[in-house]
Amino acid sequence: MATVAFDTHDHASCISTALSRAEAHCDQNGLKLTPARRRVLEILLHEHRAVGAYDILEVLRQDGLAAQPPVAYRALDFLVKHGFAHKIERLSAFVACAHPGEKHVPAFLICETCDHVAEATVEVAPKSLCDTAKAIGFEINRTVLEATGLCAKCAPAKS
Amino acid sequence: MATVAFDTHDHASCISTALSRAEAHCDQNGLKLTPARRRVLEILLHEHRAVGAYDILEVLRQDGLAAQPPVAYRALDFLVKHGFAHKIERLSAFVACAHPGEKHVPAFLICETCDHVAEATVEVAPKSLCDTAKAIGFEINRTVLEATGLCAKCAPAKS
DNA sequence: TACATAAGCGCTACATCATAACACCCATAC
DNA sequence: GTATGGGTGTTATGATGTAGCGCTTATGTA
Ligand SMILES: [Zn+2]
Ligand SMILES: [Zn+2]
Ligand SMILES: [Zn+2]
Ligand SMILES: [Zn+2]
Repeated sequence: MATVAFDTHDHASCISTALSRAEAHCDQNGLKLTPARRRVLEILLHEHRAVGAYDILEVLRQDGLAAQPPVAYRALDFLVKHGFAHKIERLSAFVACAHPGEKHVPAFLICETCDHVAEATVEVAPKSLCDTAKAIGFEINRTVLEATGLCAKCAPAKS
Repeated sequence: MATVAFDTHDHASCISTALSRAEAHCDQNGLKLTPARRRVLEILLHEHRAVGAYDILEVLRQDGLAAQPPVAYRALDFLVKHGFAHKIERLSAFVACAHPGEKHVPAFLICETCDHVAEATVEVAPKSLCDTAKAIGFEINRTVLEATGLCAKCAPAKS
């Protein structure tokens, strides 16, 4: 279950399961999965891919919902803050978390051609990084790993 | 914009050494370290922290040099492409490479308060990431690790 | 009930980051 | 010479992200 993005799978149930789990987690922790937040999560889940904030706005607009930038950014902030999504810094885009609820160092395999994103699990930050941090008195809060390259679909097309 | 250079090293020679090495590397590889590129590298070396493209432009402007955005971005593209600098995606900013010429996975410890950046060495991408990549046929080109937190100077102020 | 407080939302306006595209210069190569 | 290609200077524009205001709604308190 390390990754889902490049596999074939039952995507409809993959989405509904993730939504249910998010709802449950919010209920249990006094968080509000408002319609806007829920819809943005749904959009992210629909693609297993990095989606830009303005792409999300485009979808919301088609739904007839409010679609000014802060709408998307506020929902995304909520989702990222509570672990339902991650920001892919290299793409200035967002992706639904593949391991919500589990403590993990997010690690992404980002296809340079099609922007598909696979999320791998890395249990802890590499030792050499932690050693350096300790040596200089740096206190790590959050670690992200981003690898770029070519996915199985796109690699052949490049050769 | 205080200069937060390390107190613990000879920063002037740290800069000039890095510049000399960059010059030598360019000579040996048929690359042109033009005045603009050299000056931008110098600016990055001067701070041991992430510097935004528009901050660099501001310095160039004070030097009386051309200072439209493409000037900075083109120089930065060159420096990043040839390993003299890295882009810190989380900050949309740039930092001189601390290990030029050595093959390495760049790994950064980024202070959330003062933007100070320490570059650690990670020899290879974590095994679990490589395993996932192999399992799904993903071909990794480039891996970057960004850890955010508080540096030794800023951690006490937060507690 | 009445009221205070806080969170969320809709919106305008703006700030920040990055690139497209074109004209010009100049070195090297045929 | 003159074609080619890299680097530069410039204008204009695109893409990404935020501050802040007024409004509504949920929730706690008396
Ligand atoms: Zn799915
Ligand atoms: Zn791909
Ligand atoms: Zn130094
Ligand atoms: Zn700091």
